[in-house]
Amino acid sequence: MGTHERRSREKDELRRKILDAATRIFIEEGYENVSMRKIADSIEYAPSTIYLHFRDKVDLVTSICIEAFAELDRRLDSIIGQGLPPMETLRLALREYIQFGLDHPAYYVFVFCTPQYVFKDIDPTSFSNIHTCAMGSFQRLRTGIQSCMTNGDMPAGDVESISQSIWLCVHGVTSGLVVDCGFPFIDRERLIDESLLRILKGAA
Amino acid sequence: MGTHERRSREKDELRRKILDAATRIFIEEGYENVSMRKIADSIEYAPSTIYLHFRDKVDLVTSICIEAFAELDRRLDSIIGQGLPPMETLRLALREYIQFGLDHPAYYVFVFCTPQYVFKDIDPTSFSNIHTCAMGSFQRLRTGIQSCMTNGDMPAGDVESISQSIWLCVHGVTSGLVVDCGFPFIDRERLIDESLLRILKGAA
Amino acid sequence: MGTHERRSREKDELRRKILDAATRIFIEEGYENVSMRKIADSIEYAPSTIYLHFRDKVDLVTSICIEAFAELDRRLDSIIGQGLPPMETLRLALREYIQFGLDHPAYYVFVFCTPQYVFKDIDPTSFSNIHTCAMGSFQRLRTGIQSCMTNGDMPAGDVESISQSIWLCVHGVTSGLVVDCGFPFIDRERLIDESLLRILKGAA
Amino acid sequence: MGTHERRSREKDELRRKILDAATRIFIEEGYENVSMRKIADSIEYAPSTIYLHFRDKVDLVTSICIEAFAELDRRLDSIIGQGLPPMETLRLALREYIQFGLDHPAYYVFVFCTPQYVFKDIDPTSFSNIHTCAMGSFQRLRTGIQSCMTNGDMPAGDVESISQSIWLCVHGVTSGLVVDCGFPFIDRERLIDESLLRILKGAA
DNA sequence: CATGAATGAGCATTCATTCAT
DNA sequence: TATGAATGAATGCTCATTCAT
Repeated sequence: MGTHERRSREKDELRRKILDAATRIFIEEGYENVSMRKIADSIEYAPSTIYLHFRDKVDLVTSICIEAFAELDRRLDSIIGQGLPPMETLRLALREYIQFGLDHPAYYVFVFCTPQYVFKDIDPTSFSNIHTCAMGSFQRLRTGIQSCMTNGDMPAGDVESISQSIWLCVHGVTSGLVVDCGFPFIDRERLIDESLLRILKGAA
Repeated sequence: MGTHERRSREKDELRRKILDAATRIFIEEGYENVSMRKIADSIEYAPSTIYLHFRDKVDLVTSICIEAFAELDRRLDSIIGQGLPPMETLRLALREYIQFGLDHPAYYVFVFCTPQYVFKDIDPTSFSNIHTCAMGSFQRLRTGIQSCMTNGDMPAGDVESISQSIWLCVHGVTSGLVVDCGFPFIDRERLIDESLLRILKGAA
Repeated sequence: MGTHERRSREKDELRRKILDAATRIFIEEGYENVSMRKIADSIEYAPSTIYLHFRDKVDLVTSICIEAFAELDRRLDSIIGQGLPPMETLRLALREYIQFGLDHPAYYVFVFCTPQYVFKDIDPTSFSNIHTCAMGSFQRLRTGIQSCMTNGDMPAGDVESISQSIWLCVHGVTSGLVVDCGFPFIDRERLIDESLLRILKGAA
Repeated sequence: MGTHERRSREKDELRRKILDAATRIFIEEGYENVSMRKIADSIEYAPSTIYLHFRDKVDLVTSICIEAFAELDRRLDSIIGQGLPPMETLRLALREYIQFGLDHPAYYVFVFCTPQYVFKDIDPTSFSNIHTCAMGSFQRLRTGIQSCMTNGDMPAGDVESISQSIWLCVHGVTSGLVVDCGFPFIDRERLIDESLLRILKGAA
């Protein structure tokens, strides 16, 4: 029946609306300022309505993050799929990673810059989903580095150690710029590019 | 005069007490779990008393951070003062920076990993103080790199760009480990050392 | 016609299903923890469906209680029907009454230990039904006592007064044990038996 | 200082006011309908103010009950202190116990007729205070019965068993009348007196 | 007949802050 | 200087119920 379909579509639309509203608040005011009431108010629904679509606040935020990671992976895969030389692919992918953080500061901060104690009263299984996603993204980095080694662009070595080093450095660039703690950075585009070159040089 | 002095001293002592208590909670439970009442209870004063010494919660936390930076600078200066070769000094100083973050995760996260919007309703002058301190620490990095160049350990180049790159990377190592977002890092000591070597190699 | 009958039967069956599910929750978790959603979830229907079969929560609970009383009456009648001597019948019936309470604490508490104000916004006719049932059970007690008098086991007297006294005492034993307010009772079996003997002795 | 005293007095008065308001709601609407907001509204204070005087809802309700029991004990002691013959003292005390229940139905129901699961998420130590009080009252019953035995008014026997039996019966009279489940009791005064006589006869 | 969507009122509790004293 | 009393706004969440379909 058309009725059934329309209902289902409307339900999806409201879920989307909630997600978007939450994301906006999340981005503008940070995790600790996302409240069910604020979300509800901003979409002009009753707070309890949100609970028809998300088990609880964590479920909601988790869903946002999972979506964010899916996008990150999509972006990375799109670059990986271009069949460029390994080193070039790696560089572009890392650049894209940084860009993703700059495009979605709230997601990035939430997932990578939020200390554990903020989530102290949260059921840990809720996070395993997020971590699973994060590991998927990291796996792409590992693979890329392995390719560079295989291709002779990097000396053979401990893939895990190098991957983690590189991720930490790239994460530093991303989070440093995202958080923007008031530091007078030089031109960001240039800073990113030069930092990336140095990071890759350090690994080679 | 004696009366006046004693009063002033007592006032300072209470301020100190508040700072210490707040710092302890801050470190143990993180910024979002520092409550004025908790602080007051722990020093057995009334919550309102705190307001006689600090304008508000942020002023209090800001003061803590400024002290934290002072310690960071003390640690760095202690290494710089040893008169070791420039590269060795640089490496040790960066290692000390990371250690400082690991030793004081709450400070580190608060100062370097907390996005601006958390402080949205905060008087901006409070922050300029923190930034002034942060710039002091960063200046030490700049100087160290300049020394390496002068000494021929690093090719001449844009000191500012290299300094910022290095800081971002070292910050990545520090914040990545401090925040501990559930990632299965390899042995941390090793990861830190190898990362540092790669970072320095990338800059050379 | 067959259609009509089947529908009617199906309707009854769902009503039955709701009642059973509600009863289970009622018994396991008590009146205040029975929620329409819990019931609906447990039978895999929508909450709103329940309202097609019961006016509201109280109507539902009332129906449960009426069924409970029917069981109590069945139990009592089974004993009465054994044709034992009047006093023995009376004693066994009172024992059975207590057992009923212990077996169905939620029913018992709900019907006999719940003060009126809990039901403040409830249509009074719902209760008259329960009371009608309760009076049916009580009538069996009256009859039993009358039999004892007729048989010379008890001195003639005001049947109503004695019946009410006995019920109050037996109710005390039942509710005291059912509610279990933390009191360190002696062995319950013994306490019940000895209490019953004393109650009957007091009436004789 | 007068200031200090006045403040202290005012604090006590507000505590009293909260207690009274809560008690009124408690009596009129039952435990499950006592809410911090309702109490606050009824005395025209902010809900949070209540927390300056009571740790939480349980602490508040517990305080009410403890006060109630203190009154029960006062009443019992006043009778015991009259130096009447043991049996007469016992009868009057039991009569007073019943009267206490009738005078304070909410307390009585809360303490003696509320099943455990209502308090399922409550720290059990909070209740130990109430139980301690309740045991104090019960001890008076034990002592009274012992006196009757010593005085030859009752045959020697298991004091504990008899005490518990008597309490259960008297509790039945009290709770039966207090809860008032719609039963058409005969004249209550008479019912109480005759029941008491039968209870005592049954124990003798 | 049954449902899915939505609501509005309600809950206990915590917090930073103010202010008269 | 320090305090105690009080507040108002906020938090996540649950519930019985309604109603258009």
